[in-house]
Amino acid sequence: MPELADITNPDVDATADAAAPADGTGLGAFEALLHDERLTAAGLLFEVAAGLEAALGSQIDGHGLALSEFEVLLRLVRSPGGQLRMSDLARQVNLSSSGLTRLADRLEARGLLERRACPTDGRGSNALVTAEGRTVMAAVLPGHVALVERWLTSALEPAQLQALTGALRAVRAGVRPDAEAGARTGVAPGPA
Amino acid sequence: MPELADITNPDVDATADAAAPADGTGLGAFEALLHDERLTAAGLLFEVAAGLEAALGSQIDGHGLALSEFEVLLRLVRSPGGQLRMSDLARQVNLSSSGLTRLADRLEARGLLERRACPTDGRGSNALVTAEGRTVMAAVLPGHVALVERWLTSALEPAQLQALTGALRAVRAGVRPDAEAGARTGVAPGPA
DNA sequence: CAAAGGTAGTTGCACACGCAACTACATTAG
DNA sequence: CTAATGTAGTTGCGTGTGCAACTACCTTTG
Repeated sequence: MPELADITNPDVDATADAAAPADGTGLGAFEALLHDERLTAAGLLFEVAAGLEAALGSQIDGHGLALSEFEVLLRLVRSPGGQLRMSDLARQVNLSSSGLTRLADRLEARGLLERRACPTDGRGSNALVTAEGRTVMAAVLPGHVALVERWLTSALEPAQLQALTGALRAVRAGVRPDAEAGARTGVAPGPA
Repeated sequence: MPELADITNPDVDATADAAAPADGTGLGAFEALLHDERLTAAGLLFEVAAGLEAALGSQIDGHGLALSEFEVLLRLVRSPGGQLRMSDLARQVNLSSSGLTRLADRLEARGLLERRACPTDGRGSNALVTAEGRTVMAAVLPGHVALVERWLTSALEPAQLQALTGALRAVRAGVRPDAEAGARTGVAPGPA
């Protein structure tokens, strides 16, 4: 068994349990953990994310889109050329490959998305927003941003908002290192 | 049709779309929205929540629990008497009634939870953590808190963490007003 | 007290998603 | 060039969850 120092290894989550006596230390320590401020902070983050998601959700599916579908289209319209590799897209929206396959199927059936064979890699498809997809997004986005404004940004002083995004970026750097910098140009680094 | 001023009405999400020209204003405005900093802030929040969830998830289901099951048990062990009304519990963990019914079924089948008929209201059950449920949580929590420490709190300066929780609380006040104050005592306000 | 309406919780159904297995292509080793 | 290994994307299958309908109970109104 590794020593406690191994807790710093980010690869194996289970090593965190090395710090857990699981007994012996008694119930006092357990009771203390229940009201640990770190636990509270994490819970707060999840609560707010879920709450904001709910606050934004109804407007989006008022336009006939699920939240994950909206996120996919959003990533696409934000990408140069309006296209992205399926696998990149899947990572960006936190979906498995198969999940994105199905989702893309639905959007394609509705004419909001097309699949293009990737010219440089015979295996792959690029997902591409159609003109109709853009139209839908153009209809959804203004209201969406208005709701973000109402529930998120306008609830905070400018300095608070700045602090929030700064802190979130710092956390993301650890938890999602690939989302970091250059936001990956549209498709492959090949010729446009 | 209501005027733009109606956008301040929080009851009807669709009113946010009143601000959406959907055409006429042209594509420049649309393009601008795509890189709106408010949109980025919201996306950041969701990304971090999802990332942290993933970072914490594997340790939890290393103990045979799904994340939502963990959250339910956590709410219960934090409640006085270790019990909570089903409907309250459902709201707290952002689950529908039916979702919680099924989840409670699973936990009950594993002996981590019991249902008690509510003495003051013949319709209702209280969910109650069993001793075994507490044992499981005692085994999971230390490692869980260690991971929260590693990925969330230790990634931030103390002042940053303070600012983060402050901002999150401000947002939650709007988006989840019921979660606000007194955290609702265990069961009903009746005699213990 | 009786009737009407509201609330708590459970079940039928549909569906989105993850995992594992598979195909097709790419890449590297020999 | 051929073989072995790795990667992109799709499908079969199981499962967790929301919605709508239903039952049982509470609450309010006449």
